Amino acid sequence: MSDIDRPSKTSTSGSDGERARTRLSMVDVAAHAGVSLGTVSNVLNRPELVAERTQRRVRSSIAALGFVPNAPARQLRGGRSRTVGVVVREIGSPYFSEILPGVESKLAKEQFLLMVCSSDDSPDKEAYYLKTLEEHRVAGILISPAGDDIEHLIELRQRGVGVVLLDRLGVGSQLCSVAVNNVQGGDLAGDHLFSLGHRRIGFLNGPSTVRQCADRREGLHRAARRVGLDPDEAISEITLSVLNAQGGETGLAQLLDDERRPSAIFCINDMVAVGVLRDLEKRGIAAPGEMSVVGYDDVEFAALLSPALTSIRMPKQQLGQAAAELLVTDFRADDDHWHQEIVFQPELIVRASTAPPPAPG
Amino acid sequence: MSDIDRPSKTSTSGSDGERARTRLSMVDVAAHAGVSLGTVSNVLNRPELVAERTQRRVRSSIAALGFVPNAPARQLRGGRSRTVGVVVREIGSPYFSEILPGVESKLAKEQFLLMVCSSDDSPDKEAYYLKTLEEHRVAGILISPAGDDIEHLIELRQRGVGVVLLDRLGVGSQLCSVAVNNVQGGDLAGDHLFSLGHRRIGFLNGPSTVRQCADRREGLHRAARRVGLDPDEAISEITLSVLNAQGGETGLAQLLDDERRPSAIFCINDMVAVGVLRDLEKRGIAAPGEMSVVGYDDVEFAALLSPALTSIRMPKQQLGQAAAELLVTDFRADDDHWHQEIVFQPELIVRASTAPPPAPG
DNA sequence: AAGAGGAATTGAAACATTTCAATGCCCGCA
DNA sequence: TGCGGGCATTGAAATGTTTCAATTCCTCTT
Repeated sequence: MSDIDRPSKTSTSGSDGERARTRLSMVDVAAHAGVSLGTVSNVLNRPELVAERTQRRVRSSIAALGFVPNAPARQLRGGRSRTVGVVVREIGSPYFSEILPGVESKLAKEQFLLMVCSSDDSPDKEAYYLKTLEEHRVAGILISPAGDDIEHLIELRQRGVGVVLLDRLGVGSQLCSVAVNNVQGGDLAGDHLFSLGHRRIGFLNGPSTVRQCADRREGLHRAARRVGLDPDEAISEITLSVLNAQGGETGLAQLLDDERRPSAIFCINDMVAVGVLRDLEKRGIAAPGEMSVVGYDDVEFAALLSPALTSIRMPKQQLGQAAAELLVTDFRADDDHWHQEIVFQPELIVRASTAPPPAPG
Repeated sequence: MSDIDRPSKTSTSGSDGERARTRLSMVDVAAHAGVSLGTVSNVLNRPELVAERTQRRVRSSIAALGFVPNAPARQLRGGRSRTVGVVVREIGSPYFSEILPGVESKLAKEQFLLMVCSSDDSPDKEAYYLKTLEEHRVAGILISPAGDDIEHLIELRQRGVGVVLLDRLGVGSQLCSVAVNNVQGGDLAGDHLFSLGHRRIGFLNGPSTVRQCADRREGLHRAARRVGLDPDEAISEITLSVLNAQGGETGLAQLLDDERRPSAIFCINDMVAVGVLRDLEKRGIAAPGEMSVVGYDDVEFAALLSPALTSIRMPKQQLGQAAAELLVTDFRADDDHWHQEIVFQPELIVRASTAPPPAPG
């Protein structure tokens, strides 16, 4: 037994300020097992090259010493990395929290670790995270971009980082992407409301620098024009800076102050709709009697609101999974790789929060 | 059905299989700028040691070449790491998605990258993730443990990894922890229902190997005993394997089949309660008229369910933030560091889903 | 004119791995 | 007895940083 007395301070009974100074390395394992460094590495990475007997010896040394491999060193020499970055726009939103499980389950199977970043819709924070992820040499990045410009993502990919866009089409098929047709989503919502007879619609939108927001507006306008309305007349749009319940309440206040109050509101996501519903109730305005409300995303609890929320459903689980799969193929791809654009179609889910407008009077 | 415009496989015109083979290193930058390797490092890490003029030269070389530092190499040599692991029990649950923002915002400020892992309540998966995180030499780990045994976490900390328990007390103050008093939470729920006059309560609990579940049960039993009831008589507990809406529906079915149907149901979390409410409505059972329902966590939409859900509120934002702060001090701690246990008290939020039981008859 | 003091820069070691050419060893076969 | 051929193992180079002692080059003092 060639035991090694490392310079590791053994902990004193009481206080525990002690930390192992220098971790064990494969050299220590090799010494303990009486083999060379290379053999230890082989046991770990290409066991088929090592004799049974030797393997057992090495493995038991690893266990005895409590050796833990050093992933950064491994990555430095080996080049490859088992981490991927996921950059979402708002980590706390139910939308992303319904997408993440699909991503996680797929990538966990492939033995990848997820670095989750929240850009909070700030291009600066996004840029910072992208830089940091690149420094960490992640194998790939799954991103729902904050700004409209994705040039920097294309460059990123050219530098060897796998990139898959979430919720956004890769222009000119330069990048893989998984998205839901947002124009169609806006159209569905608008079509539903106009068919019910509404002629003036409030639209609580996010900043139109965010592509999803711009697309949904386009769909909404398209629906308006189809029934012969002038979008600029029929739709009063309010740009929210925060896309949550709080934002919904703020937006509603503005719409109600409008000289020509709308009879229906289309909200950019379900959380905003939650704020609107909550505030309508507080103000004693009946929904959908006096005011119809449509949400977006159809998050899990939309069906359980009071009134149950009409919303645009996104196939979130599939979205996450498809994105993760694409990412894996993206950086597996050595040579023959086509950029894929997977587009899911959204679906209108009609519930109790929408009805025809009150009789004109 | 949401259709998928499947593999719209647009091929790339020019082969872009090209990837940078070998990344640039600081050596290249040094050569380009006509200085030594050490100087480049100094520019990056201790600029105060480098003359203005030289700094400018080096920085412009970095920009010109598009050099991106290699974090793994940096970590290998420097020892320190700017990553922390967050191991939650279910990444998709609204509970965690309301806690994560607090964690993220605090740690982003400290320039840490988050590796988010979902144990899915499986001790095996948890163990796998912990091993991987340790290999990656994360500075610390924030964890809501899946199993009851936390011995392995104490060992982890002794090996130099910062550990903070989320939602769980660190036994004998061996570990820092941030938690909510779950016994108290169970007590509050039980007390509320018994005070309303209920005498038989269904309890849709998670596996009692999960500490939170065991604690809440204890609180519930305590409340029962306080009003002179035998817990085993008054409470029919059902153990759910999945703690979401689906689980709630399954559990409800079992409770209704019971020969002695309860008049109220206490759910281990709000998602389970959502399932119960949804299914009660489907079955035409009035809530709270025929069946009262209490949730747990008071997630953001609980107030907007129909009926609005009575629930136990956890200070989630603070929980996340406090945990992140503790984690930072934990691995900053060189010597003088006391293990802290921060315990928040839950709060009963009474809404429309609870009422006295129907008149006996 | 010589030397001290200080700022800026350099060179080399160290970090923990992987990889691969080279070596050693044993066995069977001629 | 000698030799070719596998299999198992080894040794050393390479990966991209940080750190720190050593060196160079100034300027200021005496």
